[in-house]
Order: sequence, then C-alpha cells, then structure tokens
Amino acid sequence: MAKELTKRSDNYSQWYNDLVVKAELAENSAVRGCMVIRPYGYAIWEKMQQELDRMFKETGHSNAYFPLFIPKSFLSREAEHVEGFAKECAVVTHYRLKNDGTGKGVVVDETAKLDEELIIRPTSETIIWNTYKNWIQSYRDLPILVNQWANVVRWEMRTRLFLRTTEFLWQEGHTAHATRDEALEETMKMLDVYTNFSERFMALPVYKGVKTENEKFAGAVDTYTIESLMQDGKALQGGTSHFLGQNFAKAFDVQYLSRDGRLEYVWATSWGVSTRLVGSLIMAHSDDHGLVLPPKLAPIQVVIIPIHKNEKQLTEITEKAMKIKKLLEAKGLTVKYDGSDTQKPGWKFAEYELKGVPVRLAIGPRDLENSTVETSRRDTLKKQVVPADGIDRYVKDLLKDIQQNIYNRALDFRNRNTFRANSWDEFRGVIERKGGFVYAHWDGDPETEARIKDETKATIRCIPFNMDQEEGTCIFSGKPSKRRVLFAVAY
RNA sequence: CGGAGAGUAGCGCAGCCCGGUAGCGUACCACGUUCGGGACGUGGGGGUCGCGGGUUCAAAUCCCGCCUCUCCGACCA
Repeated sequence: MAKELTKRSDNYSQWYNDLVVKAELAENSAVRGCMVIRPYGYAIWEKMQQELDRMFKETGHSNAYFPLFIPKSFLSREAEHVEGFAKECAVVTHYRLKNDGTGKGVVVDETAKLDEELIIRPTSETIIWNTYKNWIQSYRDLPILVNQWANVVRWEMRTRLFLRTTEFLWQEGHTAHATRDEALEETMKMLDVYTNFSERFMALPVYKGVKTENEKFAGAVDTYTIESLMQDGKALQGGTSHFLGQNFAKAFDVQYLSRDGRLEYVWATSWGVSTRLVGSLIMAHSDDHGLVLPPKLAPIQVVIIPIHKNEKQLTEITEKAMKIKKLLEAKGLTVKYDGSDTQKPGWKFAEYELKGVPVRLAIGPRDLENSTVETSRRDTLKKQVVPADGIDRYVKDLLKDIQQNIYNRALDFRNRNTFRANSWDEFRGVIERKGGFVYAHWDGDPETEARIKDETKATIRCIPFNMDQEEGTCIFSGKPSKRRVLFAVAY
C-alpha cells in the first residue's frame, strides 16, 4: 500500500490534489503558485498539443512566436483589456542585479531601472496587434492566421495544480480579417475545433454558447465558450474563442486598403486553450484507483506485465511479450513492456492503474501454456483472458471501445446532472444540493447575474446555442425573459 | 490579499505544552525465500528538524520576522 489516494466521496479536492502528485503529473515548485509539470504530465500535454496543432494547421493556421515581455503602455491601449488584466500582471522594472555589499547575496541595482516597465504577457493581443500593424497594408495581406504556443503569467491569488497556476502553458490563436463575417466565421470555426478536440480526444462532452457581458474576455465583442462538467458537479470552461471586432485594430491603428480603395479597420479573433485542460481531463474521468485516461491522449496506451517465478520463465515470457509489443506497435499503438524485476506484478498493476494506462496485458506461465493473454481495461477494471492469436486486433478494438465508453459515461453523467429550474427556490435547491448545470430564465441584466452569483456562487456559464426561444420569467427578478441560460458553479 | 491550520529522512507522521546527543511506519540498499492484485525475513544507509534572527550553558522544542503548502473568503482560465 505505497500510495493511498483520498476517496472522491471523502474529499473531492483532496482526491484531485493527491492524484496529480501521486500519478506524477505535476507538483508544486519553490515558486509560489507555479508548478513543475513532470514528464508523465507533460506527455499528456504533448499529446494534446499534437492533436490541436494538427487541427490548427488543417484549418490553415501557422505557428509563430511573439515576446514574453510587453511594454506597459501597450496594455492600456484598449480600455476594457487593461481594465481586465491590470490587476494580475507581473512587472519587470529593472534589468540588473548587483552584489549586496556583504558578499552573501544580490540586490536590485537601482541604477538599472527600465525607462518603460515591461509586463510579462497575461495574453498577447497587444504585442501581436502592434506587430500586425506593420504586416497589413491592403486586403491582399489578409487574412493572417497565426497561432502561438507559449507560457503566460496571471498573478492569481489562489492556485491549484493545472486548474489555476500563476504561470501556465497554452496556445493563443490571433487572426486578422478583412470583413466582420469572415472574423465571425473564424471565431465559430475555432470553437468547433475545440469542441471536436474535447469530445473526440478528451472524451469530454461540452455545452457551447456565448458568454455574458460580465464573463466575456476583456477587450472582446463576444466570447464563445465550451463548458464541461466535472464529477463533483462543478463546471469548467475548457476553451474560449473571441470575436474581437475592430477593438484591437482601432487601439493599434491597423487599417487596410480595400479592393475599392477605402481604408478600413481590420477585424480580429483570438482563441485559446491551456494546461487547464489536463486538470479537466483528470477530474472528468478518473476514479478512486487513479487516473482514467482516454486512449487517444494516453502517453502509454498498453502496458505488458510478465508474471514469472524464475529467470527461465521471465526469458520465455519476455520473448513472447516483445512479439506482442511489436504487433501492437505495428498497429500504431504506444506500448510499454515492464519486465523490471524490482517490483512485484501486483504492485505494477496498481501503479499503472494509478497512472491511467487504458489497457494492461499480463502474461504468465499459464498463458504460455495455453497461448493466451490476460487483458484488463482501465475504465471498467474488467479482466478477460483472450487467445494470444489476434491480440493486436483485440487490443485495437478494446482501446476504441474504452474511448467510446468513457465518453458515453461522461455524457450520461453530464445529462443526468443538467436540470431545468423555474423558480428561485428550485434553482437554489439544485445548485446547493446537487450541483451540475441548470437551465433557467434570466432577465439579461448584469446586476441580476451578479446577485445570483453572490447568493449561490453559480454563474452564467453561457447563453447556449440552439436554445429555443421560450417566454418565461427571470428566476431571480421575475422580469420577462426570452430564453434560458446555462448556470453552474464553476472552477 | 484577509481568516484558520500545517512544514521534522523520498513519502506519511510522532516528539514541541514541560529545552538536555532526533524517533516510528513506509520507501531505499544488500542477501535469501517469493512472484496470476500493492510479498516476507535478516542486516544496513539516509536528517542544515522550512529559512533567518533572538533568548539560553544548551533550541526540533521558547520568542520575533519571513517563505511555502492546505482549507475558507475576495479575484480569476
């Protein structure tokens, strides 16, 4: 019993913290609020990056890189933008240290003060639009479809591994277009990319919609979002896509000469997902035994464990296992053979379950005799002994089934925890007792939204797409409402 | 950033109130027996007691300051 996990039912957030550390995904560092992402956790992020990057390229985007530092004055060019981010910016004021005089340490050299302070990017709109100004003269220069993989810093008061850290990794797409429609189309296209990624790769169903004025990105005209549900009934924003209108073009004076010779401001979008996705992946699927990873994002998809009594058996089993490993790899699978003699099979079983490896194969003397393999699937923990012949096909199908099964499980959970409330009492009751998503009428007033948040902690996650128009009355104010919006307590 | 708790071997903890040569479990190393769900025996190594200062003959223990983590608030992806 080397690694005891807190049970989800005992303390969900302790379970999450334990799991992140014990599965060796990440740990806290010496710097407050900043995490060390360990190789196994980073491997998951790399898998996410790989798929997303492919999807971005397929939709015509290219990667580029902009500076970590942003001149302080840039931030204040767009009024809402500075308002939203000013409170959480790290600022570089000096560029040199000197000996502190005692010989034991260093202090800031006050003579090396920057003329203009630099902020560490909380997001890159400003530095990018300052650059785009130089890239864009005519409609022939448009569109610009750029993405960057980067780290950003937001000085958060309270942090949690992956979910909210002071520094985090993300991608930010920044596009420039000649027309409003084209920019809007881009905004929606990227929201669809995120939706596909979440549902097909993370096995995590989402609700899509537009953010309210209170919740939208600082500087955007509209923010679109995908929202998913964690096992504790709290919602999590998995990705956002912003229609920026001409806000940044105007702030940085980016105009282009149109086909008919007129100067027009450029239309913009930006969109991003972060390492927070790793946190949502953990919270959505995992159980009291450890991680449950969707096969498509698992760094190791299949682990093979030998069971032997002596050297001779191990040699025979290893030979057999390596053949199977090669077969599986030929099918494009990532396979690890753990023939190390330092741990017992039972220990290995528990360890790879903790790490969420989707499929485990065990091969022992009995299997050699009968030409079989014992298979175990992580999502249900069900074991089955199958013929070694055709194991590659079997495992391939099994992985597919696991991917589908954990999606179905998450979808079922999400659906069972999505409610409709028609009165304030009903709304409060659901939010406080059950959690989950609640569809309810809202009068459209930001003040009402704030009051609801004060009293229940629930926020409007989004105004969902494809909701039928439905006359009703606001659950809080009783004023008329034309449609329901989606509420939840969120991460 | 406010309130509460915590920091002692890789990990989990005791010792602190009442100052006197740092301990337990686990992990680690060696050997042997084991190996189909976190093995057992014997022997062994490992510590600036979060950091800095103070009190004292003597500080893990008492006092002051700081740092980090967890939980609750305010803020946020």
